[in-house]
Amino acid sequence: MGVYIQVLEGLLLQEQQVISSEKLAEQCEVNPSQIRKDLAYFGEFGVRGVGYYVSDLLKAIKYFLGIDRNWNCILVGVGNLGRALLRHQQLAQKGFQIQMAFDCDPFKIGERVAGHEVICTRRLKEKAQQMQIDIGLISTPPERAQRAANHMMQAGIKGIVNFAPTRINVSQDVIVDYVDFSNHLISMAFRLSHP
Amino acid sequence: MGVYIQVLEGLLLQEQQVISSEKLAEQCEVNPSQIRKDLAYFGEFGVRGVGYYVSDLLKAIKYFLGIDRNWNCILVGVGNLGRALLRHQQLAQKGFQIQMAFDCDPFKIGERVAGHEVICTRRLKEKAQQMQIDIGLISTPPERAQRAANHMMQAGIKGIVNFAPTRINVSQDVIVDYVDFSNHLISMAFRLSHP
DNA sequence: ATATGTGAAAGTTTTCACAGCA
DNA sequence: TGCTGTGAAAACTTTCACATAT
Repeated sequence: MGVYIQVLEGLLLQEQQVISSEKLAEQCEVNPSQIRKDLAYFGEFGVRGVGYYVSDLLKAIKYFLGIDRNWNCILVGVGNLGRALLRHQQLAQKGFQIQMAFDCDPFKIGERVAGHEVICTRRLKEKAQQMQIDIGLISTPPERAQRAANHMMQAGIKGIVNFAPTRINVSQDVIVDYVDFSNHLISMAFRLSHP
Repeated sequence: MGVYIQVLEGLLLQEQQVISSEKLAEQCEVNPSQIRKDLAYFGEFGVRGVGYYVSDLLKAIKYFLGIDRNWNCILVGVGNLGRALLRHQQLAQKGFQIQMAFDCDPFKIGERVAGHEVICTRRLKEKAQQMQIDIGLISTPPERAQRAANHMMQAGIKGIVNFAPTRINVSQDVIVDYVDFSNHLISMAFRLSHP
């Protein structure tokens, strides 16, 4: 689904105004019917005999996915991965604004990274509650991920994206998404082994 | 599938020798039948009335997934994300050894990161062919991802994991896997918007 | 003419339910 | 008794094929 956005934004840059499900399917590497089913799901956006208006379609998809607004994010763990996330252009572009960065390393506290002052993790609750934070990103080493999650839960954050390679326990009402690099490499190893 | 490994390795550390599909399902957050089906797929590894022997099961899964061996990897793009990958303990632990790191920035060439000398990307083919490289990791900015992929293809690499937020074109016989952070945040936004 | 939207068919995955074995 | 392995059922997803709209 995210692929659609990526491809459609590419088309917008090329100033292509209309696209057919067939052409779009080609670029997204999926079946044309798939696309028509998906797009029909949130309203009739295509024009028969013509195709889809790229700009309108993008707006509709963004609305449907809930990214027609900004999402306030915070990040815990200003290591290399944390810095990569703080500097990641596309996140901010898509409305995922990392408002604050936390770390428990005294050497990092006070440092500025990509326009953010690094704040002590113990002050997370206090700081995060001043602003309504929607999503927390964990980019700590695995052994500190649970603690980061606990801080986030205490601040009332309901969505956690965990980049640390470990599972975390959260209360029922919190949604966790895991981003695990190893899994991608495992999947690649499997595909290379079973041609 | 990678979840099984993560959880089983956790159990191994806790020196738990046997686990039932029910308990394993709980930790992996899936249905017990799911697990039994999956595990039965590559042989009868469970013992009725008892459960699965953790250590044997792990070996069987690793064999099945093709990670009972080492995979030689290279990385292109020694920015923050590249450094995070080079320092990522679990990748090496799982047999994904990043053998060389490349970058086109003259200021980075020659630098040592996590025990690797950063090499000029133009020398990739020459260097990578000396060692049989299985997998290439791209952690460049998006505008340089395609070039990195081209270098990898010229060196005969058949598996590419692309961390840059852009699609790349590769020849038929090359497998590409995309790791896109934005997609995870989009999925989170969607789940938070549709409770 | 051309390309969408969609019901029906085919395919795939998940879950159930219980026989079978330690 | 307790827990696996598995066929059958249910749920979900993908694809086809064509009526329908511009």
